[in-house]
This record gives sequence, structure tokens and C-alpha cells, in this order.
Amino acid sequence: MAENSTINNPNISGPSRRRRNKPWANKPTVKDLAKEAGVSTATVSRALNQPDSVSEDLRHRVEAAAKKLDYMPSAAARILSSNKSNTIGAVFPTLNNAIFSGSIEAFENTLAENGYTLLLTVSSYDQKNEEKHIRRLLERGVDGILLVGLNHSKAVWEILEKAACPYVTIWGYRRNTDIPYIGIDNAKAAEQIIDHLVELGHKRIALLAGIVRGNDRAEQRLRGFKRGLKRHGQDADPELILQRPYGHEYGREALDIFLGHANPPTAIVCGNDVLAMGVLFEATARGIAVPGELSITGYDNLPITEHMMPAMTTVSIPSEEMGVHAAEALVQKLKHNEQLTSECLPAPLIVRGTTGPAALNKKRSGTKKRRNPGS
Amino acid sequence: MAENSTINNPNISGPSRRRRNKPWANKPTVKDLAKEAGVSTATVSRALNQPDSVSEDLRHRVEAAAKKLDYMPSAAARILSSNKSNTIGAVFPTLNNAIFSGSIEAFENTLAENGYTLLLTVSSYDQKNEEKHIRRLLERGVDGILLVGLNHSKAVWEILEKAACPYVTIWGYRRNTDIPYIGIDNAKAAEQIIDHLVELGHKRIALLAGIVRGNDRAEQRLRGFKRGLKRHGQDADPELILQRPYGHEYGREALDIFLGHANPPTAIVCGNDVLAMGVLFEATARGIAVPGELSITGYDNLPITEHMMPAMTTVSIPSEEMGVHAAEALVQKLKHNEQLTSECLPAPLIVRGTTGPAALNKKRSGTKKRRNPGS
DNA sequence: TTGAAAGCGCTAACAA
DNA sequence: TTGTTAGCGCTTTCAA
Repeated sequence: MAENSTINNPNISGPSRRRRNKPWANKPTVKDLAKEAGVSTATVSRALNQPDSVSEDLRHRVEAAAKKLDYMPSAAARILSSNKSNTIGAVFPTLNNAIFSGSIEAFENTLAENGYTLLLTVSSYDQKNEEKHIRRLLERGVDGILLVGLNHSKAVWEILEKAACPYVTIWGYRRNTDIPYIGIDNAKAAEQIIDHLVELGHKRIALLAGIVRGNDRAEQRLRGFKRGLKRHGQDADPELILQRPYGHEYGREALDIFLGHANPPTAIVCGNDVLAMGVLFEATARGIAVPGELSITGYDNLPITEHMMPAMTTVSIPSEEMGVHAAEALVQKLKHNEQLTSECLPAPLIVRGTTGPAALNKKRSGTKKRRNPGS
Repeated sequence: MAENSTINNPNISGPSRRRRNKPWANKPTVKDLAKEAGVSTATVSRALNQPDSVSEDLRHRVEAAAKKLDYMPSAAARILSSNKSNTIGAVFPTLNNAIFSGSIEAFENTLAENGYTLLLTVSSYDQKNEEKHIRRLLERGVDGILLVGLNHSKAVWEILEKAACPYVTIWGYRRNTDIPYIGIDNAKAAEQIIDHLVELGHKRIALLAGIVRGNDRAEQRLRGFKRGLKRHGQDADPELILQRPYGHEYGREALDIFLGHANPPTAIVCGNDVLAMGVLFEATARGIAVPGELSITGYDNLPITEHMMPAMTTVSIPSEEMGVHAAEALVQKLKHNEQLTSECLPAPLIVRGTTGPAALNKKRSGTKKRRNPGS
């Protein structure tokens, strides 16, 4: 017990023993609390963490001491000694897409309700980045991890496996996988869109997808579109398929391209609402009646889509619900070691004003003219 | 030195001494690395953290050992023993507003470049919540904190003060404050909007602000609007001032209300782009020509605003820049203990299509009629 | 119900 | 340049 042999000896030049960093930052510790309350550190810990396991008197004394000394526990020490952090890590591809924010906030709130803290990171759609972030999360001792989609690098799966850290994915869906997911069937919803358009008589349907590479949601949507077309005997014309980043300007550009073809489409199916809005903006600018001359569909059901003129036909994504379910699943797993099960949530098609009966396939001039929508 | 008296004694029933939790999770530690590389733990630590302070040979051996054992350091242990976490905490009011995501990502990227990790939390515009989050961040040993705006509860300042944790704020601006901020002069930009409209001849200008309570950005914008009006001798008509949450539907509702007045406004100045888009949507729906009959201004310069028809006149916010500067300031403070200085970034008015000369103040019917914008 | 004390894995002060 | 070793502040086992 390295007893302090120089205590009360003002003659020595320094402290008795080597001093650690920041002795000046004299934050109270369990020891101080113990002294103040006249109990042991073990009791302090118990009184703070399992109040019921301690006599009322002691609990009060410890609480009073904590308040008096303005005690703040050290998460690092707790994590180190207990080997759990009450923290869940999450890696999202971006925050710049409104569709994720709902999931994140719902996830966070649900975690908070259960005493967990969220450690949120952003991969910028970069797998190397994601790998790095996951490593950092694991180093920090997260008890669980949330990932977006099922499409991750092999290294990611290996790390997760090795760390034996529970994880869930959201937004993705895949048959016959052991990876736990809380997702939506992107492809199925995409097929529904095609069904809807075919029903309206559309025979020339263009596909404006997001960038598929590294984004399994985008990939599944595109696959769904194609499958839908095929099912209706309308093999997708390669000229009518485009992949573009999610940005309004690309929607506008795409319309320009599609309209340049000899036989332009009567409907454009978009990989998300942002692209769809871009198409709609460009159509409006060119005086193309929507849905009179052109039908447009989006995906995500962003709040703004119902206010567009005309309102956007799109797919509603249960993004908050995914966040909540994912958090609950993780918490159940951690608290009661329940099996992580997968779930496919409904993503209904919301038919609004941008889709209508197929126009006669007359070639348009492309010059400005304006009509009242729907007239 | 509590020597293990039972070592190599297979006769005792349990481990020599109490065993700690998870001995089965045999993650390699510095000790294992040290053994593997044939060096001391101190050398391992040095080789990993200050590679230059160690001989090349040793460094290689340690690195090899780390790779071989698949070593992953424990952040908790490091934080505990070094008293620094290389982590910055941030509390944002929401993620559901696109304006913040740019700041967050820029902040995160800049931190990452400097070896720091972001701990991101969301307060949901709730001060109690914010307090709680800040406490948690501090418990986790963050080296610095990022806050949004200058308007925080007294408790927050006290906690920050007591913890002696460096912090910066973004999005806010205030003269004569010691609180370090990287922000924009919301009020000034708001005044510019009024100037612009007055120049165009508008004499009935309505104010559709965000909810001011607990949101100093919204408050400053409203104040700027009012000050601008006053400066031009147009004291704000209380009938023409509204506070609404940021949502398209509230913009639509507001237009309805304003139009219900005997003497409706010729321009509506909005607290952000979402509200402004709502107003624009409603105007379009009612066949009110923008800017022919009504001018509208937004605030934030969301990507979509330039695509609206007509494109939105709004204020451009340097949101990425704020994130970058804030991160840099914090890093400088932490690495070189540089003074945290404040900064007011420009937020220029972007004049686009939703503002034009004031219409003759004829009372409109409010029934549907449609005109080409600008015609 | 409470206390004593051994670590959790790492860093850093000091010695060599 | 490298090694030894004492903690960092907490939890938890074991004993009382």
C-alpha cells in the first residue's frame, strides 16, 4: 500500500509520489463521495447504480454527498471496469438526406428512453470510412451498432463478428439472410409504382435511378423498376434508364435527356423524391403538363412532396418506425439477450397528382408552352 | 505486489483470485502485445501513439504484434489514464432541418482530419434535454463541445464553466459577449431583406417568423425584420406578424390568414425557406402571381429554393463554413491552447424570382385564377 | 446490507 | 531509447 511517507511534511520540494495529470482539476470521485458520506466506495457505487440494494439512509447520504460535491461520474472508468458502455453506435451514409433524420431522431429517442446513448457517425457513402467508424465505435466500447442497409464491406462483417458486438441494420431488406434487418422491400415498392403506371396505360416508362454503386437501396429500387417492367412485358429501353446522384439538378438534366430521344417517355419513375422534384421543376419550366403529358413518380414521401403542384405520387417510407424498432430490438437483445429478428415494414405507394393516364404519344416540340395542370 | 500464490496449482477449484468479468472475451491488451513483441507495455503504448519516439525495429515488432493479435485499443482505458478523449461533443437542436446537416458533416470531417471524433446528440429544441446531453458528453470526457446558438439555459453555462471544457457556438451572433461564436448576423440579413423589398416599393410587408421561444436564430431574424421596417418608417402592423413552426403547411396557412385581412400585404417575409415555400405553394394554388401580385422571401437558401418556380429570393447561410471554422477553432484551442475567437460570417441576400416590384394594392378576390408568373 | 480491495487497459512519471 | 510501475475512477467479488 504505497503509504504516503511524506504526508504533512512541508519540507519536501514536491509531492510524495509522482503526481498524475491534472491534479488541479480536482473533480470529486467515488472516493470523495465515500468519505463525505462516511461509507465505502462500493456502497457509493451501489447507491448510485442500484439504489434498491442499499438502505434508505445510506442512499440518502450518498445522494446528498453527490449533490453537495457536484459529483459527475466518469464514463470511461465505468466502461473500463464494467465492460459495458450503455452506448449504441450508428453509422449513417449521410445526414444531408432528409429521409435519414427521422430514423435517427426516432432511434435516439427510443434509446434514451431505455438509458442508452447514441454515438452517431457519418460514412459519406464510403466503405473505408464506414470501416474506420465502426472500429472507432468498437474501441469506444459500444454495446451495439446500427448500420444502414445490408450492403457492407467484408471487412465490416469481419470486424463485427470478431468483436461479437450485436448489430441491426435498417432500410435494407433481403430474403434468406442471417443479418438482422428492420427494413422495407424497396424492390417491391418500386414494382408497385410500375404497376400503377402500367395500369394508367403507360407504355414508355423511363427510369431515373440514384447511383446504384455502394447503395443497396438505390440498387433495389432500380431492380424493382426493371422487374416490374419485365413483368408487364415492357423490357426497359436502355435509352430510358439513367443513374444520377440525388440532386434536383440531375432530375432536370434527366428530363432534358429523355426528351431528346426520338420516342420520349410518357412517364418517368425516379429513384427518390429529390430527383422527381427536379424532373417536375423542369417539366413545369418547359410547360409540359403533369400529369397530362407526363407522369412522374418519386420515392420517400418527403414532407414537401405533398405540397408540390401537382402533389407528388411517391412511396411512403416508415423511417421513424424503423428507427424505433431498431432501437427496441437492440435494447431487447442487450437487456434480455433476446434474439435479433428481422422485419419488413410496409412502404405504401401514395398516389397523388403527378401520375395520370398516359398521354397520346405525340412528339412534343420541347419549346415553352404552358397549360394548367390537369386541364 | 499481490503475487499470485496459487499459480500453477491445478488443485484449487477456481482461479487463483477473483476473476473479473468477461475473462472469456480474451481481447488482446497492451500486455499481450508487449509479451508478443518482447517489450514493455510502455513501449507498446509509445510505439502506437508516438511512433517517432521509438526505434524503428521496435516499432515494427509492435506493429506486427498488433496486426497478428488483431489488437484494438480500449478508448475507455486511454481516456481514463490520459484524461483526454480526442472526442468533441455537439448538441444540435434537430436533424430534421436540412440547414444543420451541412454544418454537422463539415464539422465532423474537419474534426476527423485532425484526429478527433464527433459525439453528436440532438436536443429537440428542449433546454432540459440539452442540459442532460451536455452532462453526458462531459461524463464521457469530451475535450470540447459545440453548441448551436448563444441562447442556452443558465445551468448549461454553469456546467460548462465548472467542467472547464472548451466550447464554441455556431449559428449565433451577439455583440459584446465572451461566448465564442462562429455565426452569422441573422438580424442584419433580415434587415437586408426588408431593404430589398422597400426598394421594390413594398409598403405592406407581412412577417412570418419561426417560433421565437428557445430559438435565438428565429428571434434575431424577427427582430431584424422589425428593425428594418422601423428604419423605413413602416412600423410593423401586428396583424401582419405571425409565428409558426417550420413547416410547409404553416406557410400555406399563413398566406390564408394574411389574405383574410382587409388590407393584405404585397410581400411576405418568412423566417425560413420552408415557410416561404409553403406560402409560395399556396399562392400558386390560389393563382396569385408571384412576384407579380405578391413577393415572398425565404431564409437559408436550401438547395431546392433555386429550382422553385419562380426561384426563391432568400438568404444564403454559410453552414459548411461554420462547421469547418468551429472545428478548426476547437482543434486549435485543444492542440495549441489558442484563444477561442468569435467570427461573424457573411450571409448574403440572394435575389431571385419571388421578389418584384410592389403590386398596386388592389384587393384580390381570393378565388382561383392563374397567371403566368411574371407576365 | 456493507466494506475491503482487486483489477479493467492504458498512459506517463521516473529510472535506467 | 526503453522498462518499471503507479495510478486514472469505477465496478464487482468476496468476506463480514
